Amino acid sequence: MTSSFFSDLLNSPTDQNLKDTERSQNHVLSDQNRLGLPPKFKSTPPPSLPLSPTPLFSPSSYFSIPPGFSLSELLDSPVLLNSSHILPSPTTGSFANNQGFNWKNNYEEKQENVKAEEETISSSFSFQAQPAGFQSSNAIVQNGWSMVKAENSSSMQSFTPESNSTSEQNNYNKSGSQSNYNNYQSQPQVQILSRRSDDGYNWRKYGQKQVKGSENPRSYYKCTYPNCPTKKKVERGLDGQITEIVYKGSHNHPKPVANKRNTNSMSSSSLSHANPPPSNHFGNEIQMDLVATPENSSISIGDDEFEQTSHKSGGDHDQYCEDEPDAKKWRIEGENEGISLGVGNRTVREPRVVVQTTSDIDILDDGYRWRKYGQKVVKGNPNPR
DNA sequence: GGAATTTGACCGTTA
DNA sequence: CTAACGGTCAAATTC
Repeated sequence: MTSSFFSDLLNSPTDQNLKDTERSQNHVLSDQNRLGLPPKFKSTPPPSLPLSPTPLFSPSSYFSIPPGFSLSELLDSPVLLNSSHILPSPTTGSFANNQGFNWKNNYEEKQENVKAEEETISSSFSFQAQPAGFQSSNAIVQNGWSMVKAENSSSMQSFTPESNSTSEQNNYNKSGSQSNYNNYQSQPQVQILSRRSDDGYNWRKYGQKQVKGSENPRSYYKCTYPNCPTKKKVERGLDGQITEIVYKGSHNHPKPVANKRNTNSMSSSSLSHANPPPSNHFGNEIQMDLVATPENSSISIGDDEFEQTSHKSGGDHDQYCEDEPDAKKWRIEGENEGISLGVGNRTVREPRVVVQTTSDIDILDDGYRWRKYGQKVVKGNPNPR
């Protein structure tokens, strides 16, 4: 299901023009997602809503997925932990410590890897997921940008860079939460790679800027492949750790050859069960952006994982895309929002997934149908509500 | 010397 | 209408 729904996203028009790309859908952010709805609310999505013209596809299918990033993976992300197990605090957005992992410990371990990670943010995080949980993760799809915020997470740390399954296991084991670990294993895992060497693509930095609301400088990168419209924004903390990555557009080319590619984690094996091998990732101009804020986490947005999503009903998708306000909106939902308890704050950040759409009626991942009746910027929260 | 990065200016959007 | 903000450009600098 998830894969199909993402595939829809992939069908967006492939316009080489970035402007157009940026104009892609304007997604309405679902607060529930970020704040963490009551388990009950999310945990029991309707089996399938007949509401959508294309029942098989969730409206969310309108969301685009970042290059190389599989939506299904996203949905499966660990951040989407089963609410029954982990519930983010509605107020703080952070998870209770008693969750499955020992976040703090993981984080500390992670710190050791920070340096290396800086250049090879190959760290990978994998999350387990449940569709309904999508909202609670750090992944955000907005304005044609999809952002997966894997904020540092401590939550992500268990996934050490370069790491992989083994390290993940180790981390979990250390956390001492066996039960959680078991849960983790039982869930589909997703890894996301980010950054040049990590995601397998080559990037050229074309700008850096200090943005308001974040003490971290934001760097702008373009894919160096000729005519590839893909861009990404990276925010780094003072210590050099990446706090957030946002992808824009999709690669219209195959991933550069592997030698550079993140050999670690994202290996197909890890994703394999969650996502069938994609056949053709590029080619679809993907309107999605993915943001990841992993510290150690790796965000891999490789096309590989991502492609299969393309089968779908293009028409509807386009429809929504049209609404999209002009781009220049890498702006993702709040940088500081919720999850991140503070820059540099290594405390727990909850992964989250936020989806924004411009349509009046949205059917989000949770399977429910939502009608937007207003939008407002709330003081103290950079993100529109 | 070429490629990549840095950095201030410019421009479009938004409030 | 204007100022603020964020994204991009491109010259200068560094590697």
